[in-house]
Amino acid sequence: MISNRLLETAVDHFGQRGFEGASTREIARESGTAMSSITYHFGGKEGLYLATAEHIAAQVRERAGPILDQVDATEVKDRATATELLLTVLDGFAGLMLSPETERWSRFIIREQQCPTEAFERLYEGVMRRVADTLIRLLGIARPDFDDRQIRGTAVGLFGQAMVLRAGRAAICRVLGRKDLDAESAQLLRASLRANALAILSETPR
Amino acid sequence: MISNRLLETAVDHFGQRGFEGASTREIARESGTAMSSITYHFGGKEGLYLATAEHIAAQVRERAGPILDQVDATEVKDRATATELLLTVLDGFAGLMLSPETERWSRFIIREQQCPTEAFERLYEGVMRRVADTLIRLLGIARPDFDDRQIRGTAVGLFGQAMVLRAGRAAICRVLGRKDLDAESAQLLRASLRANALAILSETPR
DNA sequence: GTCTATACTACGATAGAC
DNA sequence: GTCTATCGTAGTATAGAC
Repeated sequence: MISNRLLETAVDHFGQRGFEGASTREIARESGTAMSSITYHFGGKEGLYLATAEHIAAQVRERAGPILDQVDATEVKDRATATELLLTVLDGFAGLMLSPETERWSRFIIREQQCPTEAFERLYEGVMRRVADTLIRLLGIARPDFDDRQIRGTAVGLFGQAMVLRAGRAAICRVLGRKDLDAESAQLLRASLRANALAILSETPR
Repeated sequence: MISNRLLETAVDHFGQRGFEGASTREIARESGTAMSSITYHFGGKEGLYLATAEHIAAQVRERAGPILDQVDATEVKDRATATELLLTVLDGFAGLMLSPETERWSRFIIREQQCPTEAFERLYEGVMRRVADTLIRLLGIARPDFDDRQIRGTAVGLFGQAMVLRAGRAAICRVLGRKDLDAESAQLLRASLRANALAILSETPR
């Protein structure tokens, strides 16, 4: 399917060079087709861009869905269960941030976070909202002493610790003294995230 | 000074549209000069890009310097002092991430983290390395039970909680149900970050 | 130092053959 | 559906006037 090849190539080009920097000619050439195919399939450059956002959302959904389904299927009544599930979700998210295939997606997503367009809407509604809702629901049970605002503020911090694994990747490599994140570094970062999250979640209400 | 106006305009254009997406013509026009001024002052588009990175590093250094100087001037011997200083540095960093003026810089920096070029080198050596070193030094005192790797892994998490305030801004606004981060939201996020960090730092060694 | 003028390349959109 | 050809616009670099 040529339209799928175009989308895959577009993920890389838009992610690395941005909307204005990417060239439809180049995307088409690298996909082994003519530029006018983009017009035919997506109506133009902007249509391809929006379709790329939805393509990414669908792939992230596919990867994150099972674990979220598992959480939704579990009846969570006590702090311990909520904490354990929350750690699982966070670790799954960290694993996603550390897996090589998400590098291409995250470049696109992080770009959209800085200068949101209609594409961010598709990303958020397509997958991010569900992740956020799950985090917030579990956090409300794990920290019954928090009001809704505190829950959301804390969720941002937990989320940030996983997101930085992609958003701050270049700096992390420097700090760890590695050229890339090898398996040992990945394990260290996941363990640290788990320990940090556990400390945050199990803090005794004052 | 026309070269300074060019740099200021370049921060916005490169940050919002990326290296390839930005136009030297437009940058020059918005700076009130001719495009060939860029050639004269910076040798071309790429020279302007690298100079922009150094310009940003210098401005961040100016903002973060005083607080780092204060830490370096303090003799830190016990966990309590290290913890308090660490919380101060983190809150200062969060304040920076929340202040409007850093929006322009952070777009550029986050872009460089995704696809690092020579410009990232200038950013890291220009300001990031010193922040990281300070965080790691304090963390080593606040958590004497950690080895060097654990310190660095934990520092990434602490850093991430502040960085997400910029890198994940669009998503945070959704989660908090705001169009922008108002003063009340900013205060909430800083308080949550402080509470999270405190939980992480004061965890009893097992 | 800053400008105008120009050379050359690449862009996105579109029309029309097949 | 996919291609080629072409149009108008905009990109960077550079030479040379002032």
